Amino acid sequence: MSKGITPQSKDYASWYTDVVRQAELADYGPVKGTMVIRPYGFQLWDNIKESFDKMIKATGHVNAYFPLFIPKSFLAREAEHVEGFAKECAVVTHTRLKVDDDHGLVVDPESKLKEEIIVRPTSETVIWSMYKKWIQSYRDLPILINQWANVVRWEMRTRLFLRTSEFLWQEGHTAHATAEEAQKETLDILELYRQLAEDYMAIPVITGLKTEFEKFAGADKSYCIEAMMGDKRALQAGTSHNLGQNFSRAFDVTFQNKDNQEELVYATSWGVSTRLVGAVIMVHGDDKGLRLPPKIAPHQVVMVPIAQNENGHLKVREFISPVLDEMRKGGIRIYEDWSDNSPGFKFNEWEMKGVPLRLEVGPRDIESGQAVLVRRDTGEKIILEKNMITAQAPRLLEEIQKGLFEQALEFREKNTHEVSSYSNFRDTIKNKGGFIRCGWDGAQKTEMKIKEDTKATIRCILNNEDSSGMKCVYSGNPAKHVVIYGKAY
RNA sequence: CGGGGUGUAGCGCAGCCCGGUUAGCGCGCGUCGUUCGGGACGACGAGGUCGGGAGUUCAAAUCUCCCCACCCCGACCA
Repeated sequence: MSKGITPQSKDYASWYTDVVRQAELADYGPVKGTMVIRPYGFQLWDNIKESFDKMIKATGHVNAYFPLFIPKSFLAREAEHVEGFAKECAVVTHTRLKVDDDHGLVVDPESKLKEEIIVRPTSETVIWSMYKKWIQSYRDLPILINQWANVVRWEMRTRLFLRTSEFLWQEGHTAHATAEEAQKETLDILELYRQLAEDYMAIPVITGLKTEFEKFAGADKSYCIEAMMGDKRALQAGTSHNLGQNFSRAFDVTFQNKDNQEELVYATSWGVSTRLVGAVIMVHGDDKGLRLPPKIAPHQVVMVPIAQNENGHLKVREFISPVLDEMRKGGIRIYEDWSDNSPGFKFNEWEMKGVPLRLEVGPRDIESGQAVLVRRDTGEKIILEKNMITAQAPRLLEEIQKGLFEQALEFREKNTHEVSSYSNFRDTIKNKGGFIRCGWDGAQKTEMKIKEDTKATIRCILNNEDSSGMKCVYSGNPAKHVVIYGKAY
């Protein structure tokens, strides 16, 4: 058991907070609900970000930046959209402060804005106001823009990385000439999200469609990737929306097609946020702390010298430096911990921080021309001849990457249940938790009733799953869709 | 916004009932020395508007009142 980390089995929420803080991923900001992402946490986010940035650039997308401030009136243009976000917008009403003799620093009432400005909760509205200027002809399409930005959603109850008032994300906003093309874009991005989650973050995800109730405000259709956390709850890890013509209609964005006819533009938007960091923590973490997938880990290998004195340090350095240099040339990210802490302290520290591989080098190793590698995922100790390390380390990192994915997948499968009746459904949600895969009649009434009864929601409608012959778990009517139910974050 | 609680060193707390030395303890931090293969030890040391304001009193961390902040539990969300 790690010092200062509440065991998962005792209190999962405390475990999560302990890990985030002790591993120095993040800290609370001075304003309630805000978060400081510390360097170690930011490197993790940066690696995720870089991975995805390469993926979208390879598929023809480009980055741009739109302003943080949005005229209040923009939000109101799209009815569903305003409904979805109005309750959580930060509003700028004044532009300056002044020093008051009695009350100190106060808002200067003279500086009140004629039109209030909102801080973006998402950027559809500003972006489409600009697209109106940029799009005239089908020759201007498609526009495939992404931005990396911060957004603000004033949340009541917040949790580090999972739900904070301000968070970092990417938001892609594309404009297309046809509905088919927009739909293809929506699904292509969903596939990129699946790859990001599974191939880089080692998080198995279920892809599917959101119900009308759960979808993004302003979208025709929302697709998502959903993952199961270590406490068997569901986390929406990314969403890709087909916005249809909702925003082009709201902002009057039309183009002339090849037949010289005016048409409304088709839109998509899609995003993943720093919430992904929360997912990595909760999918892979254990009672010792983080377990990071090598592909996104800030340090893939940590070298811990074991030495009595200055001279001992020198010997370790002399012995292992050529090996480390070779490994670095091979593209491995290595951290050398020469700090004054004891080796035992360092072992625990770096395990808490989730470094996939530890390389121990001490006098006994130097004498016998070898070193010890320890896997974070399994705890296995591997003694290798010095000249084997460079070749073996990348192979071990790959194994760890694969192993973490497989463990998470196995966990999800073990906790995904089939049920025979609604009472069985309720019992399963209450006592076992996890996901339930079952039929749904497609009625919102059913969805709401189940939510009221059990707090479980439809995480997604499975694409391409045949529901013929299946019955709705609640109503007994023929099922329209196969869905995944679960309690969500 | 409704119910419950907490503010004392960087962090976690004791002291408060029953006012009275120089406000303590653990962790952490600094210097020095010994250590170092699973969270080392010793010596010395730094660090406080006791959340803020007013009141009672010879005397307030302690009693009274007001204010402020934060945390936990119930209706939204990536």
